[in-house]
Amino acid sequence: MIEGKGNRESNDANPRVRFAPSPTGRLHLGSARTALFNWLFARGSVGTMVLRFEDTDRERSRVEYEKDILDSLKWMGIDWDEGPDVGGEFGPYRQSERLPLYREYAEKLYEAGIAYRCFCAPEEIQRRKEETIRKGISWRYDRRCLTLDDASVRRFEEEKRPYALRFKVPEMSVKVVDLLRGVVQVDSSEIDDFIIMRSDGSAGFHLAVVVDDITMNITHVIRGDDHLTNAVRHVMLFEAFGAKPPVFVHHSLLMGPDGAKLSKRHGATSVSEFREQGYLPQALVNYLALLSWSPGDEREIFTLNDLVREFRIDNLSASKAIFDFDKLNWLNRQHVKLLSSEELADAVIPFIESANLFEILNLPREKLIIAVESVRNNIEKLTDAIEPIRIYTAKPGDFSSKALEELKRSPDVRRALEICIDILGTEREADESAAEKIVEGMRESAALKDWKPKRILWPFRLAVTGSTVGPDLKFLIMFWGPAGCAERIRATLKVLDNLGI
RNA sequence: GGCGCAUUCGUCUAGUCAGGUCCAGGACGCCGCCCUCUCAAGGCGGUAACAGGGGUUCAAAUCCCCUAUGCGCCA
Repeated sequence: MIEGKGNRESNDANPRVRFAPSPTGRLHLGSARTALFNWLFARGSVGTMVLRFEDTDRERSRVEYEKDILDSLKWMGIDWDEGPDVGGEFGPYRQSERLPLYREYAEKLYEAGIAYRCFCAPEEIQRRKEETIRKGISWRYDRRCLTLDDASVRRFEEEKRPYALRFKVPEMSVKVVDLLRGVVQVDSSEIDDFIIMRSDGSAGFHLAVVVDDITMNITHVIRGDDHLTNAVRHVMLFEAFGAKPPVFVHHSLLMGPDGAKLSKRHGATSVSEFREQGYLPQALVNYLALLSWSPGDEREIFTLNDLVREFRIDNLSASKAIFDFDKLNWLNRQHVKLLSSEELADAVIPFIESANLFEILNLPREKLIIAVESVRNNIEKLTDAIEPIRIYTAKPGDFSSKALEELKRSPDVRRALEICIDILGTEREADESAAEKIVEGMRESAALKDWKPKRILWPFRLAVTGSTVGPDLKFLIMFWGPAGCAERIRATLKVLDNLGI
């Protein structure tokens, strides 16, 4: 055993957690869920959230992905106390900048005799591995270099043959303490001597992770279930460094509808894609939390603050979670309902912009808010607002062929429309209650003539909007104003004149 | 191939640790009805599950064992 820096200043009351993504792609939904669990756990107590980039794969790591990850987390409402952008006393927070540390720690193991040089060429290992597997035997490194004689070592050194450093796995029963799965025990004979420093001088994944978690004083490691068996290696390393292993939480993985790991072929997989498709961050976060977590009662709609208050990490379900777009859509709708008219308009505006709907964008703000509010019930994703809102760009007297058909077919259509004009009056503006009163007035006139309301209301909609579908009538009156609506109806009557109706 | 983890309606889950209150509750989806000027939204109702097999027990979704399947790691 080696004396390490494993003295944890923090404890369960002040946990230190980390989210450690690889910047090799946009923030994946599965990673976002891991980040959320870490964050909720930290914020639910007086904890510290650390962000660390595991960018040792220089080939595939990109700064633009780092930016996407940072932006996506912020968009979801997740923040961090230490990280590559904000710094902190345990930095640097990129693995690519921590190589000297890994070397130092690897060296300690080598000097203590619990790591050894392995001169086997990677291609040679690969060849032996394939051969072993072909025989149906499970592959484990054969420790050929553990027992090299001095002469061979000297020869290799003279040849300047590159070597990797392997961890000499001790004989022991390894216990991984996991909050969701209890104590997972594995006999170390199942584990082969893994590489801690590669022959190209870079650090092995397991070493880097453990050294970082030790030196960053991480108390709780919350990550995907795919690392559960890796945790066995990690625990051995922690102990080799004389450090106390953290508490582990290996949460279930996120799967696609077919049960395979959620990936591109299932559709959108990155947080930024969901953002572009018109999902609200509140809804996405709510949904991600609800996959695997439940408050124990029947509530389902949660804000971030609710979640911080109620979330318990040990309440997570241990079984896999299949991503269900339908439920996410429903939740998004629920969160759309919770927005004020102003908030909804602000959320939708970027999408109106990308649709180049300038006629809507250039509207006075109060009209724009009415327009957006009027299509609220048609919105599942924010992009859904675009089509219905186009109704407000219709020119008076323009009709869809279907609307014109309906108009022709309506009994006493001229009479009905004249009644509408009468009731609308000459006011230029109407607030909600005034608009409702006007619609009520139309109903009453219908009743007076012993007509069904439809005989007046339907022609009114058709005449004003030129369409058979659209928002509640009161919004039309609020948007164009009573006089404006009357004007549009007159335009319709002219069209009917020309058609001889 | 070895090892590990998991398994309640199609999906997410409650219930499992402390066995009876569960012929299993909620939600999404789907279906139907109601409301309704349209599309929606909303209201009401319906559909549907303890992976299989053995135990233990007066009693098991809950405890034990085996099998199967899925997923993961070694890769």
